[in-house]
Amino acid sequence: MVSARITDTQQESIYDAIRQAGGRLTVPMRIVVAIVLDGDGHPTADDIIAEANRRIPGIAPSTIYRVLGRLDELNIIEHVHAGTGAAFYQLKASSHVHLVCNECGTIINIPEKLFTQLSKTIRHQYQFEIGPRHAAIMGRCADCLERDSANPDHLHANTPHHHHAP
Amino acid sequence: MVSARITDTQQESIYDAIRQAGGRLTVPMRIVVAIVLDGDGHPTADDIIAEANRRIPGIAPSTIYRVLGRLDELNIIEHVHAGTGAAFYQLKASSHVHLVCNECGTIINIPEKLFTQLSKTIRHQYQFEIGPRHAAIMGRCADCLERDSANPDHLHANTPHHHHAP
DNA sequence: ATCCATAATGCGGTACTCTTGCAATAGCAG
DNA sequence: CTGCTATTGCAAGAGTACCGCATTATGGAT
Repeated sequence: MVSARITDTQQESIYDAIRQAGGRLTVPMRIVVAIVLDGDGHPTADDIIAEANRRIPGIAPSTIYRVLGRLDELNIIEHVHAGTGAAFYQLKASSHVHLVCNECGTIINIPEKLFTQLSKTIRHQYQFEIGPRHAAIMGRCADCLERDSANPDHLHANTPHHHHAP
Repeated sequence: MVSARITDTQQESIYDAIRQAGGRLTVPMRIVVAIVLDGDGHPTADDIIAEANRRIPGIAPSTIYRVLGRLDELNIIEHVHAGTGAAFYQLKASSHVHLVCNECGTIINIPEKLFTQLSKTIRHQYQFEIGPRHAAIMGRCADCLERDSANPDHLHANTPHHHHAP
């Protein structure tokens, strides 16, 4: 545990933001905030649903989706699409760009800084403001590259396997 | 029409590739190949299903999905994920990277060349080979940027509206 | 401490996208 | 033409996400 102090502070400011927006600190809301705060992985909605019900059984999936939607609107969390399959969620505060392997689903975090040059080019040439955090950059990780070059059958960039790290 | 000659040549080499892989030139297969060959847009599977049935009624959706899957395996077409919603398909030969607006779904084609520097950096620093064609780069187009700055309510990067251009 | 307006829940159902099992059909090589 | 088998159509199902509605419970006001 890095620091319960910092997490608590974050939690408090998140609670404040919710209240100031007219929101209520319901049980599902508190649980979801806690999960995304102390989660070290990249939980999908299903992951969060499962973990929430592990902590307090009886929470409806639709409730989690709605809580996530509210947190998303409040710019507290954001969701990231990774090809086929479920989006995953994370704190906007600890935001970064994701590389996701098409084959094994491994997720690598990279700083958004790497995109400054590309962003500028695209902005000037196409009047388009990229938001590379909202969709992962797909590709192939080192392990899968190695495995594929050893057995280069058919490297289709399809249907990535699902990952899990809640 | 740019050139029926070139399209026919492409069609023949696609047919050859299918036959050489042990595949058969069925009616649905011919239709789907024709659609992706003379389509100028970015059709989703649903778009292709609709267009195929416009040309010859009675083709099952699952058949189209399977045909698309076979063409994908043969590296003739590829599908591109764009955040939430359906993937869209295109000829691998005319492949490029896509920018997709989170708000209006507008698709902009950009050359993959723009990614060479970023690809190199990521390959060296993270041993990860990005394939930016398999997932669109999300963001905001000029029109939506303008509209949003005029009315900067809540710019959530959520649930893009569906696009259509079959 | 209690009240109460309304934000939010749980439930069931729905929409969308894509996949699969299976019996029947139809390419295509010989 | 014939026969092997790739492929089809149909129906059902899986995965992800959303919605309407009656009911509950949060939090500010009393």
